[in-house]
Amino acid sequence: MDNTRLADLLFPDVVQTPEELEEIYPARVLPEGAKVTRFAPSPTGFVHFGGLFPAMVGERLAHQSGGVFYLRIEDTDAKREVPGAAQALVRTLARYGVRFDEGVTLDGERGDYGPYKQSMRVGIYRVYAKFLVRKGLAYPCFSTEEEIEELRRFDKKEELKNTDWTQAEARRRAEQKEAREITFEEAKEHVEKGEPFVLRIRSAENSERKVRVTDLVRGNLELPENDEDFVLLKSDGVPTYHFAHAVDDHLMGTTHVVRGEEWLPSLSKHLQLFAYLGFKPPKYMHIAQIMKLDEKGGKKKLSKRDMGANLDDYSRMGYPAQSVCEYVMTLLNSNYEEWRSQNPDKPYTEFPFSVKKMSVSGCLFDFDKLEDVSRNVLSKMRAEEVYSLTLEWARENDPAFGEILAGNRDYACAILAIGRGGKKPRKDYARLSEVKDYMSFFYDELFEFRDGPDDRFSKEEIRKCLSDFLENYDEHADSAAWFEGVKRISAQNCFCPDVKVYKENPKAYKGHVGDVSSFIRLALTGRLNSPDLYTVLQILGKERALARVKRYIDAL
RNA sequence: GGCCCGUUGGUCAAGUGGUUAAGACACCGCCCUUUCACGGCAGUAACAUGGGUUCGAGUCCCGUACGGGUCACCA
Repeated sequence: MDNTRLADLLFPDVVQTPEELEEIYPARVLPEGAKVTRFAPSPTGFVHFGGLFPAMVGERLAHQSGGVFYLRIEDTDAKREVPGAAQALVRTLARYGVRFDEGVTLDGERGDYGPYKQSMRVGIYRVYAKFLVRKGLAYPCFSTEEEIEELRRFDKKEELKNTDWTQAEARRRAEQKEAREITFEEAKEHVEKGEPFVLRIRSAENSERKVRVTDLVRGNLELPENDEDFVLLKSDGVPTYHFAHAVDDHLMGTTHVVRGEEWLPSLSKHLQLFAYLGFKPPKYMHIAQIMKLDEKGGKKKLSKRDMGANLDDYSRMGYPAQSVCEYVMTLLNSNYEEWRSQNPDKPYTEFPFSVKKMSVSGCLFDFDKLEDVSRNVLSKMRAEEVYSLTLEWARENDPAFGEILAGNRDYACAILAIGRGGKKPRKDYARLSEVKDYMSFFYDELFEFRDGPDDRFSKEEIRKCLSDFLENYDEHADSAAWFEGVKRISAQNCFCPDVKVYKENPKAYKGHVGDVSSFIRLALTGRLNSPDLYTVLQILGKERALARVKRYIDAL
């Protein structure tokens, strides 16, 4: 049989058979309904924000069903690989709580279906490559230089004219037709000369026929059958995405393939491959991509160089990983927010994630929404949590502030505890990078006068009020008594102790108790706005507080 | 250009033939309040478009427009 001879010619070193591989990688034994999913990035740089979507979906689907979620590194393109990217990727994902059961980890690999790096699996792909050649479903293509040169035109990203498209298509078909008629003798000649080749699939050659698939998020699809003899093995012997996907996901027992919708157009290729290889195809879900607004107001795919594309940017900007995950969940499942409002304190992993609730169309990234979500997430944390997150952030991005925080943990936690814990917690910041600004006035080394006094009041009036405040200061007074004291001082100085009364007849007073409070506030915090003054006073402590007021009086 | 996918307020969206077309973010106003931050109440604002089918269409069908994706020895 010619095909067998061709297979041996092309892959003389391959002795294993697909059957033997099936034995090495038997079907997984899992409970009914358990899903096996994977995250399969290529190590070409940072983790893309959009990459978090399929990662979280895969993780949820697997772990919610008692299945397996694994990490596979798709490093089949040596040219694009960035050293260390895989490690960084694992680290970043870990920070976002994406937990893998199997696959590549920081120290080696875990799991029985490895290797989980595609570059380590070349031997496996070649077994199936040989199988396909023997079946007459794949053939070698000893391509010429000019062919590659012509393909390069697509790389230039020029707007291709209609005629270009048709020409390119016609040429492709002609070349394909010629290439697939290669005889054993011709192949042998090339091989003996040591020429490299790519292995191409022998496609169905009939795009009139339709294949039906059900995509779990997009429903029933009807795609033209693949008629393109796409490359299975590149000339360096490494598989393309398509081939590796079919082989790996079959061997690794993936039940659900979760990936971005940019893969939808090549789905028919994959279906064809699974059929040729005799594999049962997995279930697919192609999820919508995240978009951004371009200058003209149109939607655009969030691309690599965009602000917010790199997941690590969010850490740098000070968004806690938890906030980002929370935001992603709201985009992933439309009923998530409702669930959240009913279950304010549960981890998102308890949310019954549903594929049916996934959106089909790509959504616009909304920083306002992220801010709001993050504000809520942060407001629900305990002070100690916020402290350690802020400290972690500061050590990376603002070491001086980190020093200050680390200098007195209890003090910092007391500050962060202000207005925290009740049903209606304060929401002063959405990002860890805002915390410094929020709490800076508590530290002498960060203190600054940000606001000036209202010019309705004379320095003399302010000084008088503050002097009275100093004289009457009672460190043992409780909150109510303390404010009574402020009211008294107000009355003594012609400031109405009751705002309502003041408003009825403003002319009768210099101002009201709120104005007097603002004098104290300014002296204490350097600003016109702050959390509850009594609490601030408690945390600052008598000594520091009084010193500030004195200094302020002197400065006036 | 071919193929594929999509289109409900500014954004995310609920909605599966009969609704006053939810809700969240943003915006605006008011209330609460010694400032701020919360919280409460109200408001502005949407079914891309044209044809069908039907007693009745945001929901079903067809066309059009618009948006997105894809067409590599990249994933």
